[in-house]
Amino acid sequence: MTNRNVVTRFAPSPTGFLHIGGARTALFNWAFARKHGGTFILRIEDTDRARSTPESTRGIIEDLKWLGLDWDEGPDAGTANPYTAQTGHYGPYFQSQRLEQYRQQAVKLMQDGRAYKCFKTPEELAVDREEARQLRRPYKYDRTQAISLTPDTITRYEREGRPCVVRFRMPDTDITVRDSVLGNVTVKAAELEDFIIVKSDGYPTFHLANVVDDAAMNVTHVLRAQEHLMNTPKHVALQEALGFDTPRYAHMPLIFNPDGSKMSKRDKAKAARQGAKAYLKEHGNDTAQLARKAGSLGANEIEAFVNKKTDDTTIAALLADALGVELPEIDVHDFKQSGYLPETALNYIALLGWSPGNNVERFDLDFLVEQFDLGRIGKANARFDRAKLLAFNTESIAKLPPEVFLKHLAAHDAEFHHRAYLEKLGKQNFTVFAESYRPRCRTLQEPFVNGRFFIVADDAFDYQPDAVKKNLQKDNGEGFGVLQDLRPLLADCQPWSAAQLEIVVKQYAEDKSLGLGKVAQPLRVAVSGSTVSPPIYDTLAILGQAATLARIDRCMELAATQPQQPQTQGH
RNA sequence: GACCCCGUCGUCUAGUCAGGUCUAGGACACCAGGUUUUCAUCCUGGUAACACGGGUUCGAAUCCCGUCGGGGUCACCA
Repeated sequence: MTNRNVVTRFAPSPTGFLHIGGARTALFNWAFARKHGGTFILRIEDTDRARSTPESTRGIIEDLKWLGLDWDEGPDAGTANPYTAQTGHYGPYFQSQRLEQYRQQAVKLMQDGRAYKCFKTPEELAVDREEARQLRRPYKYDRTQAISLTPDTITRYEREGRPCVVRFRMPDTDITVRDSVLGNVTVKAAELEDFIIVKSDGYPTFHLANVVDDAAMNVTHVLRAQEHLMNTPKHVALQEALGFDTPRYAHMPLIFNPDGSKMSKRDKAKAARQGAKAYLKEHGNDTAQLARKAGSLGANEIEAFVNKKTDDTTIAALLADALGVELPEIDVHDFKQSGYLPETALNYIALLGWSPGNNVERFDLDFLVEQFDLGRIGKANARFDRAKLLAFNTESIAKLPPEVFLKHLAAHDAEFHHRAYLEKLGKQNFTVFAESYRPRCRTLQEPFVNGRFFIVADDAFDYQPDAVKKNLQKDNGEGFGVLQDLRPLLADCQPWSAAQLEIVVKQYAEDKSLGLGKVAQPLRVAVSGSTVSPPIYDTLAILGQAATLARIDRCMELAATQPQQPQTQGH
């Protein structure tokens, strides 16, 4: 491609975590810029004073970094204070720091007769809308009153302190958006209304700030979600009035839940609420009991949450944690926590609305950059399929070199488990732990969930009744017998290594003419409480000799305290 | 409701722009076998789609029209 001046941007509003849809928008803008050797900008659109937070800004930066997306201009990625440390010639990159620019452009538009002040309050507007609704007529803002205000009246209103907004005067012409994905989209003049460009608090709206910044930062291509399509005619009109070039737009299809609903933070609240309700129903609506279970939550907080008074994600997370409910992943951070590899997650979401063709679907970022093309972005909305993401992740993890997997796993342990596994197991055994799970885990989280028994005290895990019944008590306690036989052999095992354990256990199985399953399963249940663990030799090796013997002893007590039911044998 | 966008297996998609090579390909899921000490893998096979109706054409998944269906927008949010 010959265009060496490509400039794209990702312009999130810092009102929450980075959403998975936002991640795709960032990815495509990044890929397009990289493909053309252009510039990728991160711009923070914090013009919503009530909802924007510095924490959110930091979170978004962290998430983008984790995904491996870098930007050429914007807040610095590694800084403690992104508000002051920024890079690029066209900054600052926080809209809250660019208010003077928007003010100047708004003044210019008013001087040119392309914008005007409007003193209608939100309440008055709501009344107008309601009236139109009652009459079953489409509502459209009527500029007549506002533009007939005399300068004297306006001055008087302002002296009285009456709040006002600035509205852009839409031209009386149809507007066609040239879109690289959708083609030409024309909206009739009658469908367009004068929209607000400066709020009564003096802050610009998204429309003004977005258009002014895109021009100021020389943005050439705007890749954004299709939900913005109806905003674009407004932006095109604004650009015309301001004398700006219109960037090339490309509106991408939306991403939905498997059931077709919108992927939103509320899904998490919904799932947690469902879990909480089920628990309360089972426990006589005892909110206090649930509060105790959930630790740092108050009963009134839980009540408010269950009664849909709030969708607070922190409450949702705490409840889910206490109840063992899995929350759907919505934000980038959720996918990180669930143990997906960043490049794999990116690979998967790239496929939601884009495809390289040729039956290729597994690729890395280099390939994406090389192949990325606006013409291959689809038009139809996509549903997010976690099963497929999981399949991708499984494949990716299986291909990871041991040392890379170890690094990933250690990072996950550090971020989500307070290094509990590394500290309890020790560096040596943590490596064995990682290697034993590497070929059999689908996410980075699974080893920590399935392998929790490795780090708890020898008497602090439960024996699953079904597992005990099937592998220990069955056939007159055959499993217990195996444990009894093995106990001294293991006590003598030297050295305590997976290799040596394999020799000992296999020899025993052979001597007794037992299938390996008949030996491994009782052991597995004895040391882990369940029927699932890494290969039994690795499991015992990681656990260590002392813990293994202690757990076998504890398990044998089970045989004594829970005598098997009398069984009628065949003979 | 108005306006706008979209419509290929259950899901993501290839093929559509330049109609024939498509009795529609791949992946995930699912089903059936097989391998495996558990789990997770892995291997083999299978089920499964051009929303519907007209039109244009020798020929339509591909072009046109309509219907139906889905989605987006209609804020002093972005």
